Amino acid sequence: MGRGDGRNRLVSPDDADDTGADILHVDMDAFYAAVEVLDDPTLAGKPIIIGAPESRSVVSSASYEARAFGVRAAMPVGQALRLCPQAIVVPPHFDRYVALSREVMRVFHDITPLVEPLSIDEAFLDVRGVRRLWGSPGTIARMLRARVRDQTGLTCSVGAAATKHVAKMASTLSKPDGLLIVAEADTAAFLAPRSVRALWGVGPKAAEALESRGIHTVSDVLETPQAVLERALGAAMGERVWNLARGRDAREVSTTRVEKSVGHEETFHTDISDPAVLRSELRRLADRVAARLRAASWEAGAVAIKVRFADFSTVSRSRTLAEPSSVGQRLGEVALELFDAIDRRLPIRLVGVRAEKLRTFAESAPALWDDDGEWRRVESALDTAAARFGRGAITRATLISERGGGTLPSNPLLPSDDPR
DNA sequence: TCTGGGGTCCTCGGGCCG
DNA sequence: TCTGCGGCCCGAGGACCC
Repeated sequence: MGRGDGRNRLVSPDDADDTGADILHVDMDAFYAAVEVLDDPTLAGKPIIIGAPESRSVVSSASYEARAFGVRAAMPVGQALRLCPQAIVVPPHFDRYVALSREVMRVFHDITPLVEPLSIDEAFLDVRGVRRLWGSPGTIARMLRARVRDQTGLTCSVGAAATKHVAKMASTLSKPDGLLIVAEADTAAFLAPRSVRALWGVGPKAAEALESRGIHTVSDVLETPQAVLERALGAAMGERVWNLARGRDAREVSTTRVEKSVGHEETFHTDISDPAVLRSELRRLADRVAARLRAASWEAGAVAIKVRFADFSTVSRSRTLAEPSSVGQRLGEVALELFDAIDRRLPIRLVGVRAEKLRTFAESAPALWDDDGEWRRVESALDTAAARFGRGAITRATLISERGGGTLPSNPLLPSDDPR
């Protein structure tokens, strides 16, 4: 979601040069707030803040009317209300946002199959292959904006450029409800005056590190040797910034994304010291994570926990599992072992559980018979299923159900569909 | 003013191994 | 036998994004 408040908006004229600007970045305008206005038109034109009614909640999204008062996403709701006392606080309705997001993504897919969703409200589109069908990138972008508006009632902003990075910068500058096209040949001139903070991946810390060396704009970056950037930001980040400032960004629009972790965390209304309460919370979170793993036919290769203390200091601990698992009890056991090993001198405000090193059962299955370790995994699944259903009742179906779905390889050592 | 919840990626230090 | 070194993996922490 865009960060700006909509002032100093930059948009392209209808006859703008769009040569080589084949990558579109589409970003919905104040998405959550816009959906709320769609569902309750009496909110139109008013400063609204989307945030949970809890005491420790932060702003998820704000209408442009609220942003004009300095309200920003991630700001505590209390602080937002001090800046804008007349703001209307609306609790989030995530199901609605997901439903509208699907509609919007469908519009994108009607235009090109090369859609890379970045989050619930934004996506990259590669329109190189559909120019003969729809026209130039500028024409496509205007059509897309009109279709989104007609089919959902929502507005979006679009950046068109030769690379993902520049397209994203352009959409941000065009917000709200704008279109900014940066022809490939104009990339350097477009980038030069921008603040380093506008570069993707440069947040407050990196910006400070650069600015303390007198590097404030992209054009300053161009005059800085790569080695200096790498000293200031680290090797990977330094190289990336050096390239982005030159308009170099080789990343393609990718339609396949592989999840690497799933987790849940919870901030308590008031800080908690009682170990029994904390342990039961960790177990509950582990169960939720495990349920998601099973729904997706994944297994966790590692479990990580996060603990945030009353003073906001945060520690994390993780452990690689001897055998991948999607069983809540197993994930919970590991989470509690990790938790017990943490020195807890302060009350705790947040705990979280995350499953990492995800793999699908189908992915690990072909390796099942390669060595003894993989064989034990099947034995362990059989034992778990036997404990639950009784040894005589185990079939492939019960085993699959115990593993939370997926498929089982064809192998004589696994049970048949007849009870074993 | 008092900091959510979902993630990804990077760095750094330590241990292990050849 | 001891030591140094590079490569690799793991775990912890932090920055960043939406």
